[in-house]
Amino acid sequence: MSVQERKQRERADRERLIVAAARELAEQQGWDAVTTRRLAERIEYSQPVLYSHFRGKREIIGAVALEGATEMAAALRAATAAASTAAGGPRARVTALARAYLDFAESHPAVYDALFQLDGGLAYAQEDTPAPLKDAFAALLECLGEVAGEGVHPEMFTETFWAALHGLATLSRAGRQPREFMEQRVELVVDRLAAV
Amino acid sequence: MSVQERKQRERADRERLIVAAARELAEQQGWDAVTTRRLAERIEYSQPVLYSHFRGKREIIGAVALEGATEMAAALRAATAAASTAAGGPRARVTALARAYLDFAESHPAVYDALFQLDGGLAYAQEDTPAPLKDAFAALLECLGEVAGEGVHPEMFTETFWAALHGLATLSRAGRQPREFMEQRVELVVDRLAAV
DNA sequence: CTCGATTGTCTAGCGATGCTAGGATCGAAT
DNA sequence: ATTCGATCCTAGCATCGCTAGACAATCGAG
Repeated sequence: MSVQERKQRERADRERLIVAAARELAEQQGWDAVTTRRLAERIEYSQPVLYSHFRGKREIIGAVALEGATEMAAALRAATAAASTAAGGPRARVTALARAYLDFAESHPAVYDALFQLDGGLAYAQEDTPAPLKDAFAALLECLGEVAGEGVHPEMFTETFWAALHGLATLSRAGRQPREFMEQRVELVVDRLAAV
Repeated sequence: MSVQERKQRERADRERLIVAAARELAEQQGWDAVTTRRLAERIEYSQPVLYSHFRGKREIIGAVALEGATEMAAALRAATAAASTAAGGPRARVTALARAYLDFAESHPAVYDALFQLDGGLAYAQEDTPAPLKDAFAALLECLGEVAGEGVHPEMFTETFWAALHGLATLSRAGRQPREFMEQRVELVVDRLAAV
């Protein structure tokens, strides 16, 4: 049985290699540059190998998205935790969360696109939503739930706050809003939306 | 000179035809279905004709975006005006604006994509930004400027409010947020963000 | 009215895309 | 040693955005 196990392990390794290569290529040159041919070349296999792991390019995007969701959740939790121990109130935590979210979007644009801009074939906001996505939302909810305000549904509040952050992230990154007032916009969102 | 004028008129007509066909095709089957071949077939000309009017597909998207910006500005102004005459205060006007914005995004997804999701090669938030885009932002500003609150820069406030709407529009349309609480999210954004 | 020149349009084709069929090759099991 | 199944690659398909070059229609000068 050891032979089969080795093969499975090698297969899993190669799958991770594909996802890592796709992500790296996307971060370097954008998702448009992630073609199946280039990707195959980077992993030093032929094109059809990709299709023995994934249905197609869309599923590769989805895999990068799932990986990214886990990292984003960790980044958000780390930021809020740091703001908590730094003797900040809920207000400081929410600010830290917002900044961490926007920083992540800014510094990992390809991952952010895979998550929220492109179609990775993933289910969002449903029962069959993959765990990493649910967890990323949970990370938002953990911090934002406590500032939803009286009688305001925490999930709904989190969705709204998230939408505001998403709008800021995408519009500024696409050059549709000037970057210079970004910090003020973030503060405005936190000040007004959060009930503190 | 009449002959040249006629030719110019026909050329302008055909350009409008291209833009209209692109928009129609995009609304019907999404922008992915808008290929230069299909577009050429719809206008009953060959492919290269498109390139005598536009540099490429990107510019066609840009043209649809500009057309859409004018319509969006009109829709937003109509909504706020209606809310004004209906004896509503600033609060009612802002709510009407938000609903009109989201309605537009929902009912003209292809135009909304051309404006804010795809690359139409247009300059945003700059001096050389095309007038229709500036005007659409102005339509937002006219309504939102009066609820920015004390000491808050109206433009910056408008950008922030717009980002929130954009986030709601895109996330719900991509199925990343459930549609059922949409109305509550809009009210939350209006209630909290606007200083009334 | 005739005849180059210009303008306008089309056919055909280029390189690249995502994806797949079919053959070759390699290793495990008999 | 030989079969047989899994694994992988070469080659190719249809389609994409875009363009070169041929062809026809139109215009202005003689």
